[in-house]
Amino acid sequence: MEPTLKNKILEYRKLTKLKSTYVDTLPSLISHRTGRLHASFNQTIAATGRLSSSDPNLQNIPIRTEIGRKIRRAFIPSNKQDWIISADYSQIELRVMAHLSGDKGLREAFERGEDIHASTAAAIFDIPLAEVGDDHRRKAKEVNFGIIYGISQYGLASRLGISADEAQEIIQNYFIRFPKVNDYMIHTIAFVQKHKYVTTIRNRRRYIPEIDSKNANIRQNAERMAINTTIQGSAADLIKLAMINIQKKFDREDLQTKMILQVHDELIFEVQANELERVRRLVKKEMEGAIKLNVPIKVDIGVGKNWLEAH
DNA sequence: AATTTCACG
DNA sequence: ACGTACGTGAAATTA
Repeated sequence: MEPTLKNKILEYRKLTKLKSTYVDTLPSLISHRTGRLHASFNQTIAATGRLSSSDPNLQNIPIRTEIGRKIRRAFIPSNKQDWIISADYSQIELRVMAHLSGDKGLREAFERGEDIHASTAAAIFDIPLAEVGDDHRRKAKEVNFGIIYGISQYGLASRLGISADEAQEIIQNYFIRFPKVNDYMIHTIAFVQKHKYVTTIRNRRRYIPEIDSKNANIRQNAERMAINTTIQGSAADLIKLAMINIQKKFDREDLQTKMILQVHDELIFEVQANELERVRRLVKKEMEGAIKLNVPIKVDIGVGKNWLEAH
């Protein structure tokens, strides 16, 4: 098919975004002193307790398109004998939801090591796991995002391009199959209505006064913020503890490895060849064991000569 | 200075 | 009557 004008405009914007934000800008920000990029990692900006990165933002380096991946490939170690290690938590926010809610079905899916979007599809569409197709899985993935974000029938409907009634039915099916997730959401909303704040797994608080708004939109938005904050904020607690413990070990064991980036559920390291295997094991252990949950935590580790390859 | 758009988790 | 998913930051555009 001939691309439409609209598609051409979107394509143009995609390319100029990558050029202006990354290709034209990042090289000029390389320090004359160190020959490297240095960002700020802000600890008191994100309301959920996540870090944020600025000047430049190194938490939004492209990866989703082929041309974007060429930019990520440019991130390499200072010394070309060295390696990049990337360690990322697998489905951490859904695991946190499984932990906080205690839902049996969700916990068992993780204990069996299942593809969580596929097993969600099997549950909500009431079909055997073996019969889950790409379209079922894609829809279930959107539902799982919705769970983390504090789902609404309208949000899910617009994502899936279906009616609000159809979305409502999918959500109802989800809650029938994962009832304690429903209980958890109801409990969290009751808590925020009473206290005007919610807490994370390590007791960080976010105050949400909008829960008392007489505007229904603002109020429902506050409910979603409350649910999402317990999940996103608890995952932030987990990776921050892991970062502290990992650096302590590096110091104690006199390792030269440098922790260079954090991207919410991922840590990036610059590692000498002779430390590679040791660091791999150490990082995996500290990340998976930072906080004991009642579901397994899985960390995937990759090694490469640049950030893209390390995935 | 505020808004829009789009990059990431 | 409204217009929807959570959390960010940077560049371009609008006003």
